[in-house]
Formats: sequence, C-alpha cells, structure tokens
Amino acid sequence: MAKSEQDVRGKEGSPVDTNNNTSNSNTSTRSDNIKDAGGCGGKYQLRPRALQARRRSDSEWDFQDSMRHKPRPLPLSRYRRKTANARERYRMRQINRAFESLRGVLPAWVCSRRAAADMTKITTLRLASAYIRSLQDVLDGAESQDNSWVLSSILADAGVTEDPSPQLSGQEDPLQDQRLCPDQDTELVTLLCNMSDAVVLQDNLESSYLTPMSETEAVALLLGSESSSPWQDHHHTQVKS
DNA sequence: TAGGCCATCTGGTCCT
DNA sequence: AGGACCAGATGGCCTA
Repeated sequence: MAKSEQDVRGKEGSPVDTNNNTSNSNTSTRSDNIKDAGGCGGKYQLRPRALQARRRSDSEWDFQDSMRHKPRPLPLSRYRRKTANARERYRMRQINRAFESLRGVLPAWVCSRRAAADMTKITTLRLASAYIRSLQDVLDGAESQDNSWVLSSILADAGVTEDPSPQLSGQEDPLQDQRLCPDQDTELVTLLCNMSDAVVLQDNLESSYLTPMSETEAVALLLGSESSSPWQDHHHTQVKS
C-alpha cells in the first residue's frame, strides 16, 4: 500500500528536486505550452488548473479589489518561488521525520498486526492517539484495584470510536486488523497476577517488599513488555523500593 | 482500473 | 520583505 523506499527516493531524486525544479519538472513540462502564466508578467508559469483559477480570480479581482481596497500581492519571483519550494520541501521532510520518530515511539505490539509499509501517516496518528489514551487510562485507573478493563480497552479500542470522521462510519475499521486478542491478553494479566501471588507465597523472605502484582501493574508490564517503556523501569523501581 | 498514499508545486495568508 | 504555515492541485507508484 505504502510507497516503497525506491519510490520515495525516486521522488526526492526526481528532476523536481532542488536546482532545476521549475524548468525541468514534470509540472513545468505540462506547463510549457502556457505562456505568460495568466498575466503574471511571465515571471513564472502556473499549472493549468492554477492558471484557470488565476484567470477566474483576475476576472473577479476588479470588483473585489474595489470592495476591499487591498492591493493584490504580486506573484513571487522565480528565485523566491524556488527558495519557497525548497523551504516547503524541507518543512515536509521535517514533518516526515517527526512521523518516523512517532512510529519509533510506539511499542511494537501496537503495530504488531500491521505491516511496516502500512504505517501511513494517518495510521500512525490514530495509533499514537489510541496509545496515549490507553496510557492515560492506565494512569487514571491506577488508584482502583480492578483495572482489567484497561487492557481490553487498549486492545479493542484503537482510537476509532472517538473519531467522528464520517469517512470511517460504516466502513472498514482501519485499525481492526491490528487489534490483538483481548481474551488472550486478559488471561495474561490474570496469569501475571497469579504468578506474583505464587512468588510471594513461595518466598516469605521477599514478602515484605514483594506485594502481589496488581492488575494495574500487570497491564503496565504488558505495556512495556515489548519495548523500552518507562513502565518497566517504573515497575522495577516500585518493586525494589 | 480505481482508489489510496505520497511528494511536490503553488498561491494565499499570517506573522515577525 | 521574507519566512512559516496551510490547503488545493497534480502526477507517480502501488495494491486490490
């Protein structure tokens, strides 16, 4: 689904990039037949659709200008257009780096059912949103003893339920295929709790500081089980203290 | 072939 | 004036 690395490199290495983006790009090739783009003084060439919009705007400009008394900004010079394009490319690269960083923060189990190539931007945002909400649920539920619902919430609710986007209503749940089995993990929580009880019962010497693992702690352990989550350190320090 | 995702270009707007 | 940000447009690539 997502673009291959070669695809991306091809994009970035395309003639559109850097130096001759205006004169050599596909866009410019398409625009080669357009002379003196929309009465812009020939400083640069607009795309056909942009040219139509400009001409449409120009036809309405006199009236609007008379109403607003606002001078119409001149189109950017070719140099400024190129530098603006370069800045825009840099800005988008920064955004993409931020997305990569965000994907790196998400624990593996969050994305376990989804191929790396399917971690699109929108998927990354939704998973991150669901993950943060789940962590918040753990924090909010830390005061109560029965937090088994938290894990099922994490695994079942991947953040779509609160998304009011009409595009998702009645359509495929984009996160459905990466949900884990709630029953399996709920059983794992129970197992962790029981194991902790067993350890405490077997070793009375450690019972003074090893309390039975609460479901909250079990959930936290699960959250950090496949990543370097701070939950692991938190649990260790909590046990050792 | 249609649709999704993406990079890029572009013009508009706001801010410094 | 120039940069940052945004949204629309466009075309390429990939998958179902």
